[in-house]
Amino acid sequence: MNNTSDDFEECNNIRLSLKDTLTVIGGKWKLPLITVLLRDGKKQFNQLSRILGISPRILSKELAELEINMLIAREVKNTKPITVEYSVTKYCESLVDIILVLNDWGKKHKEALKQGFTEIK
Amino acid sequence: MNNTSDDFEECNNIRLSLKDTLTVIGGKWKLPLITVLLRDGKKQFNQLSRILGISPRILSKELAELEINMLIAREVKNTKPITVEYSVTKYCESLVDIILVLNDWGKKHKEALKQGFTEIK
DNA sequence: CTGTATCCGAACCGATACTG
DNA sequence: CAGTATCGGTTCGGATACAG
Repeated sequence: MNNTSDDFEECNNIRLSLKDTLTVIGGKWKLPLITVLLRDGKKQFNQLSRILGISPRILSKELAELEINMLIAREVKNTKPITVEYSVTKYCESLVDIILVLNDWGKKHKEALKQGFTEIK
Repeated sequence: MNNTSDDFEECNNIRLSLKDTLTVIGGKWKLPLITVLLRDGKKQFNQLSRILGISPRILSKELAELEINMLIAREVKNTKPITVEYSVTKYCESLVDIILVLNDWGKKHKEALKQGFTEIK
């Protein structure tokens, strides 16, 4: 068997999967959008725009990408004028682990940095 | 108690921590660098450049940022000419969970997308 | 209200030559 | 070998006006 080659393959697969995940949830607004919708439920386009302070052009693009990845659902309501409600999908809950782990690491890292700096003194 | 305000605060904290984490491990090269060093151990500057196909300017910048965040260690060897060895720190192992979770989600998501598309048919 | 079109600046990343 | 300097291209995100 050629373990060297297998390892090379496996390593590339990991890199590819990591990259895939980051293109889905990375960038400036994807996770903020998801967390808001996870916590507060359905929101309209302009509500999201105001809550996050995100301009309509970007918001539209981000929502479209999240919808393609089945993470949020878009529902047009028969109001006057027409409104649209966005919400997380059931599938989106598969991201909760990721969000918790990233959030946790971020908080601990801030402490770790402080520790690191005081140790230097 | 003002739960609305507390929730608002808490939500902002989460967004901040998520952002912090992504600025540390996000971007095109941070995780690839870490995974290579995690798997294969110490590597020299030019080795990393060749393995990942990353240009020296970017590599230098990424390594510096990872070092600031205590994720990799830089060791200058007394060789002729001088060489430098990069390796992951003990602290870097705190990222293993994140890497596994992101990798896992990426793989499953690829399957989920296929499923989603066939269901539409 | 929900987006789209246009324009713009900033950030990110790459190639290459070069220095110590 | 390890990195820096310079330049240039591409992507990203923001402001604003406007259309449906």
